[in-house]
Amino acid sequence: MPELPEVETVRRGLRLHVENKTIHAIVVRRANLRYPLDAEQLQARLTGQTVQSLTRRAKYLLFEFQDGTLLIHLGMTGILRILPLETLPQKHDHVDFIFNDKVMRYNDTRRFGMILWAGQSADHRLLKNLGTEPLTEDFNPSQLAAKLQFSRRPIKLVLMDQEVVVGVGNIYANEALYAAGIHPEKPANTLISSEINALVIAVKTVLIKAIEKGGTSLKDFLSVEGKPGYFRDELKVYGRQGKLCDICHRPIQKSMLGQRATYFCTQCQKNLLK
DNA sequence: CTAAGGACCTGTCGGC
DNA sequence: TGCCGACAGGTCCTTA
Repeated sequence: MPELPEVETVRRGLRLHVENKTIHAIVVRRANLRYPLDAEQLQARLTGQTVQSLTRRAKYLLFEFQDGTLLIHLGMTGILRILPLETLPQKHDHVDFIFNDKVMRYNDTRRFGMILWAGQSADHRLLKNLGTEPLTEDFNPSQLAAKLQFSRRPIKLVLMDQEVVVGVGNIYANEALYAAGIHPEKPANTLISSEINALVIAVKTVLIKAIEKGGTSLKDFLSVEGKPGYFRDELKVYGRQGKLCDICHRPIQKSMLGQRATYFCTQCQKNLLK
């Protein structure tokens, strides 16, 4: 599910409900997420502790406490919602963080998500190798060019590599490459400077627009309030094989690249120089 | 070192 | 209607 726009949507929705609020209890109904949860450790660490801030790094949510940081990654199907205390748990509701008058409930059908205590370390092993945040000044043509020049991998795979630039997953990689007019299979080190410029702008633009729409809901994703994201209506290529390109009116193609569905327009993204 | 593929898990959909 | 394989927003780990 969640790429940067969805995680950011969740963060914005949660902030008012959790910042400066104290955790009274934690209930773990199912511990085997991506990494097994240590319920007793979580309870010991967090009961009575106050969330000082909720930030985001890449696709991780960082709940900052006095003694350290709780990381939550939503994997493919993770959902965090704020609910009245008396709400009965439903299928795949694995963990409750109980606040004074609300519960923050973690639901995850496929259990690829992570909930883990990261201690003090900003250089936790899962965070320390992450690449550039795309919505900062640090993500710019010269730094991207430096990362592309030694890789012959298809540009789409490099764009989805969280050690290069973070937050871009399969939906937004497809959309950004379409917006930039670059073929997904073009080797990274063959992009010319005008293409790199266009790609940087496309990534930023697509992500910002998606955040404005509350992310993209294909099937599972819901905001904290339980609402879907409406960027789905804005998708130009993702999931649109056979439909006509907005620009040239030729059919959108679908292929597999690195085991992931890849959508593109052969006319508008034809600069495939191998 | 880089790159490719499998693994993790559940649900849904299309084809036969 | 039922069964079976393919596929789904991610990322870690193993293998080449």
